Amino acid sequence: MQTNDRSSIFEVLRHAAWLKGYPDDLLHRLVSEGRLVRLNPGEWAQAEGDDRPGLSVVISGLLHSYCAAPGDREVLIGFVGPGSVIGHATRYSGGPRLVTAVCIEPSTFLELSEEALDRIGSQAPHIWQAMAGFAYAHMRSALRMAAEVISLRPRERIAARLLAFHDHIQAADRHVIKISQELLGEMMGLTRKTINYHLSNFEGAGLIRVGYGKIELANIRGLKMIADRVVCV
Amino acid sequence: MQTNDRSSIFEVLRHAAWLKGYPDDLLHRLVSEGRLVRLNPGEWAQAEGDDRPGLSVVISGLLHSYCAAPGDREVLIGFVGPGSVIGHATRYSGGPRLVTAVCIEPSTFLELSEEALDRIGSQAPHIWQAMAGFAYAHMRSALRMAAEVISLRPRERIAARLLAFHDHIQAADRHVIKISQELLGEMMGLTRKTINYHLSNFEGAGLIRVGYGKIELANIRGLKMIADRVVCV
DNA sequence: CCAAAATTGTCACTTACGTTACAATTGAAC
DNA sequence: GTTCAATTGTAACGTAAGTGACAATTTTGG
Repeated sequence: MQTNDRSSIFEVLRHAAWLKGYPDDLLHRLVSEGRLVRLNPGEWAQAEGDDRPGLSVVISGLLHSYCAAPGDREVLIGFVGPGSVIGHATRYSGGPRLVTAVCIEPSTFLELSEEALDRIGSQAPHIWQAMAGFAYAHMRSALRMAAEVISLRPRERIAARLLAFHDHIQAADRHVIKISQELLGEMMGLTRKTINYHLSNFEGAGLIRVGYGKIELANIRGLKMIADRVVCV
Repeated sequence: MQTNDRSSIFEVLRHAAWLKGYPDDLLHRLVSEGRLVRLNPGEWAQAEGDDRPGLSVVISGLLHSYCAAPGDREVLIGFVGPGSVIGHATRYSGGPRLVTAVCIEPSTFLELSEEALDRIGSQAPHIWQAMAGFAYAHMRSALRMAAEVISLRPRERIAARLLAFHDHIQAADRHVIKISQELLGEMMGLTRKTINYHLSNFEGAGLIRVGYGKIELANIRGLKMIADRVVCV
């Protein structure tokens, strides 16, 4: 299973958006310098004061990522799946821990210590370029989220976030979003009641179908129109 | 004035947080590969479809940065001053323009085209590391903003944002924030009325002093307590 | 010094979201 | 199959923020 692991790790890196276009050489170095780690549901991939300050690439599984807000609050920011990067070289953090990630499913990670990154960087400086790339990608989604919450009212916000999930999902059935209304509310700073009200509203308009722990998008364009406030119902 | 310009550019880079700790050699390359550009108030540092896809380092002046939200809305995200980076290599953008920056004061920039960055990178690969660094910094502030807006109610949010400004300002009088209540509201998704109400409230409690187009922070710890919701008034 | 513009202070009214609580479904474990 | 936990559906009520409008104040420019 050892070799199988190696090649499957390589395949995950190969399809990761932030490594697209970089030479195989870089990916091989990542695989050989990295350390494979397994975590079970409930475990933290990045605890505060963790002594594993490098990067972790998710190989398999699913995590929830939380961001610290003033007053010891934790805000659910999003989901982290295979190919995504969590953690950050401490040299960049410049302050207290930024996000924490909690395993939802049994997951495996490729851990890259700061030393490993330095070793890779001395041979293949592309690595820094790739890291700047995923930092940009993370910044994009964070900015998008902030802009949505600031400028959109709850109704438009819900539609926009559903579409953001839809854009993000790479799975076969992109139109089904598996999330409870409770979690959805937590992610956008709304109560379940408000989420439920608007979702029922959308369902009545034939835009979505609400299931048990899932939401099926039925009319993407209609949702876009809601999010863009083209229709003022 | 040519040489004076060069040395003053160097000084700005020297004090930029994202270049701290990198060798002078890198800074000199940035100065020599960059092109100095001047813009007047009202001009856009990054227009849509702009054919200057590299990076720009603000040397002097002040800009407002806006982020695009669904429905052709633009959200005021923050202020950009000397040392900050705007723009981003298009190879990282991966989609439509992320932010636009508008000059508020007459400003000068050091423009670095993608080709210039590649040239610098081939000699001094540190540049990519530095770029990853400021991408992280931007990601930090974007995440902080998103987390604030999602989890904090307006009262706490205003306090938190005032403190964020305070943390960000490097100027001599850090306790005076120059911004109108109108703009403040635009930045946090609240109306001027709501801002005004809470600011008056804070002033009554002796936490701040409200002036014409400015806010003076009088009690940082008190504001922190509000933001952390330690006090439930 | 005066006029125009920008900013702040304040009003009554409306709306939409939050709170709290409980019932009705659905899914999963045993 | 049966039980239990998780999730969704729904209600009445209070409240905080939005809307629109106008007066008072400070700054700016001639």
